[in-house]
Amino acid sequence: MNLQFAILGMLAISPMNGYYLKKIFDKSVNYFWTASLSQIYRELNALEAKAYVSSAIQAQDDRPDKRVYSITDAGSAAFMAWLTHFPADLPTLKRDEFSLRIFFGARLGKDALISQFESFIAERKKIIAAMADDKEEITAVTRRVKAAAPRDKMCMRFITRRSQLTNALLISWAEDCIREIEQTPLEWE
Amino acid sequence: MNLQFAILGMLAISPMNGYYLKKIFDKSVNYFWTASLSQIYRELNALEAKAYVSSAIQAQDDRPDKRVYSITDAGSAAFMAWLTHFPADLPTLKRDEFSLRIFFGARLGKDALISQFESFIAERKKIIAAMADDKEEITAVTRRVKAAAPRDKMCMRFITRRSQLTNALLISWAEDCIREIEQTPLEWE
DNA sequence: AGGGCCATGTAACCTGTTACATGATTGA
DNA sequence: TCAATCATGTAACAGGTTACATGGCCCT
Repeated sequence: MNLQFAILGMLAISPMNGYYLKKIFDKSVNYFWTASLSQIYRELNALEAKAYVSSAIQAQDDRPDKRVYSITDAGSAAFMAWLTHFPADLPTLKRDEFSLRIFFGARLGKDALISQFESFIAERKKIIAAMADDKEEITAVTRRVKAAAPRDKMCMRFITRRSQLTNALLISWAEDCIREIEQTPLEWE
Repeated sequence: MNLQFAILGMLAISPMNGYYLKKIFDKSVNYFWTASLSQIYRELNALEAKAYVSSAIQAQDDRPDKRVYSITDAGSAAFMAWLTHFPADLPTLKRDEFSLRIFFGARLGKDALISQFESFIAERKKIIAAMADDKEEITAVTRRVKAAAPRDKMCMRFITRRSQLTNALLISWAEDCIREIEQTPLEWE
C-alpha cells in the first residue's frame, strides 16, 4: 500500500514510465525505501485499476515504446489524504539482520565477531560514499523534473542528513564495540 | 529464512513452545526484529519438516497443553553455519514510512509538518521508556532461561546501546528539523 | 460478568524477491 | 563483439499481516 503512495508522490511531481520511476527510486528514496522493477509494474497496474493513474503509450524512434503514467485527480486526492493523515502508530517493519547476528554473536569466536563488525563499518562507509556520489545526480534529476521549491529542498535535506548522521553514529558505535571486545580477557574461546 | 535462524538461536538457549517464543521475541529482539505468532507457528512447522527442531506435547493441569520445541543436532549445525557465514552484502529491507512522508512533506503546511515531527519524537521517547521498562524483565527472563556468560551479556548490551544511541540521535535530529522549519519565512502556504 | 492471559493453529491476503522472456541500440 | 541500458511484463515463490476459530483459568 505504501509503495503505491510513494509512486503517486513521484507521479505528482511529473508523469513518467515504470522504468524511469525505478531510476528515481534508486537515486532518491533508496536509502529508506527500496522497490524492484517488477514490484513497480505490479503497483502501477493496481493504481490504474483504481483509476489513481492513467497511462498512454509514447512511441520513440530509437528506443522501445514506453508507457507513461500520469496521476489523476482521484490519485492526487488519495495521495494528499495519505500524506495528511499521520497514523497514530507508524508501523516500522523491523528486519535488521546485522543486529540479529550480533544478538547471537557470543557464540562466535572473538576474531569472527570483530570481523563482522569490521564488515559492517566497511559497508556503512560505502553507503556514505555512494550518497556523496549520488548527491549531484539527485539534484540534477530533480531539477530536470521540476524547479523544486526551497521547502522541497529542505525536506530532502532533512532525510539526507538523517541518513548521514545515522551512518556516522553506527560507525562509531561499531568501533566502540570492537574496542570493547578487544579488551575482554583472552579466555573467550 | 532469517526468522527461522532467529528461532533456532532462541531454541539453542533453551527448549520452548511457540507462545513463549513470541514473548521472548517481544521482550528482546523486538527492537530490530519483529515476529507475529502465526508466523512463528508457521516457521516452527517448516523447521520441524526440515528436522531442525523436534517437538513434544507437554501436558499441564491448569493450562492448555503446550508443544515444546527443541533444537536438533542438524538444527544447531545449520544455525552455526548461518551465524558464522557473514554475507558479503547483508540485505537491509528498507521500508521507513516516516522518512517517506517527510520526503514528500513539502506539500504539507508548516504546522502539519511540524506536528508530524512532534509525533515522531513522542514515539521515540515512548520506545526509550519501554526499553527501560523491559530491561529488568529481559535480564530476568534470560537469567531464568540460562546463566548467561559475560560475553552473552556484552552482545546484548551492544544491541541495546545501538537502539538507545539511535533513538537519542533521531530525537535531536527531529528537534533540529522543527527548529529549521520554524525559521523559514512565513510565506510557506 | 467480562477482560486478559495461556495456548494452538488455519486461511486469505498483501508485499517483496527472483527468475524468466524478449529485443533493439549504444558505447567500449 | 560483448556488455550495458532502455523498456515491459509474467510467474513462482518467500515472507509478513489480519482475521478467524476455540476454550479454560484467573482476577476484578
